[in-house]
Amino acid sequence: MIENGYAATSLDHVLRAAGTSKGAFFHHFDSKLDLARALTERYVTADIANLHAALDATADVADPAARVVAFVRYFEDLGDEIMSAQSSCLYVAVLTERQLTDAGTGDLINNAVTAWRKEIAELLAEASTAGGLDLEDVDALADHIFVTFEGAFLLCRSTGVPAHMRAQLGVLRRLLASHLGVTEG
Amino acid sequence: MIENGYAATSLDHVLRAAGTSKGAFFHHFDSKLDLARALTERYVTADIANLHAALDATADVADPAARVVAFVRYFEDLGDEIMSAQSSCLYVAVLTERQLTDAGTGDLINNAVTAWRKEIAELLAEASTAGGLDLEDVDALADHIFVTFEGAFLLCRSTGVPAHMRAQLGVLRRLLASHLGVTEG
DNA sequence: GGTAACAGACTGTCTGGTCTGTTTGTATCA
DNA sequence: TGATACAAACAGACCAGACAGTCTGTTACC
Repeated sequence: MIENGYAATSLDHVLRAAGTSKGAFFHHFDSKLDLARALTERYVTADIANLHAALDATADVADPAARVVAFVRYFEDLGDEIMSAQSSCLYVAVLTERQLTDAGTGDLINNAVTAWRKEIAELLAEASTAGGLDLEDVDALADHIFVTFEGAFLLCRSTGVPAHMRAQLGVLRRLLASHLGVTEG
Repeated sequence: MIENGYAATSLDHVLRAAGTSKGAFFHHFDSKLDLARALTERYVTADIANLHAALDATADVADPAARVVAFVRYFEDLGDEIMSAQSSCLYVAVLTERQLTDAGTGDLINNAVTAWRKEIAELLAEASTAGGLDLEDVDALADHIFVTFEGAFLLCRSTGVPAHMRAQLGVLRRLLASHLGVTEG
């Protein structure tokens, strides 16, 4: 589904690839839409786990501004690995089709968006008060990390060059470092 | 197609909405894929026209770094208008389905990506030498504008809040202003 | 013996695409 | 000017295949 989108992915094809049957599938799922919901749910869970893994990995960075930069660098270092594991993001496929977004999967993705925003905005708000910065809209700034991820997925898909993911996360890191006044060692 | 994706948009539905017939359609197009190509081509042309419109509108800004910031502000001011005209981007829909990307539409989109990159990277390179900045990778930095657009489209779609487009372009502008050392009046 | 898990033939509907026939615009004649 | 010829533009019935979902029967397990 990440490769071809939801509508263009037929159940017959999925079942053949999975080596199972219609009977087995409809025993566990109500419909194809139900599968999309389940896949999205699993994907969102993994996504939020990644968020927390990155937060944990940067927990030792005391300064909140520096931690945000380190947070982005964490994913930058994972960029190539991410792109070799998946050619795009399930969110792109799901958000493309209104029928899916309207059928509940949109809300699931929004959970992920909100989780990222909340955690990062918290750090940014801390950095803002501690560092005397005027960040205007910490929520929007926090959202820009999600935005960069999704945009980079599309750039990679368009150009066929997976390295763009790492490059874009690098750009984001440098932009944030300038904006937050962080000098990296 | 922007709303529902390519595969989920049936010809019958398109023709009903257009008030025309199968005969008329297949007189002008070889196939449904041919329509996607034509739509993408038209969309890319409009996109590149927007790029040049923004360049023209900021032609009076002499300093290249300040011009890049003004360039982003131009689109920021258009943000709400963009989102009221379209709920997402055709690029998202096309890049989601591998069959489309492989059938030539991917190359068309790449033309747009390359056009944006070329024009903005040129300004950034100028800003880099004139301002004594080390921008590391001007191509990647230039790409980040495209990335922000596409990512913001997905964020808007996920949250259902069109205002995110303007907000994200605002974030991008402030990030770039910090990074390029531009102080806005 | 009973139920959850599975297999796969089957069905009604929808899909992209074809085909035959009709309309419409237009160039060419008297 | 008006009749004729002809091709481009269009309409919609039609078709074969693909699709999601159903149903009947079988296996595996407790």
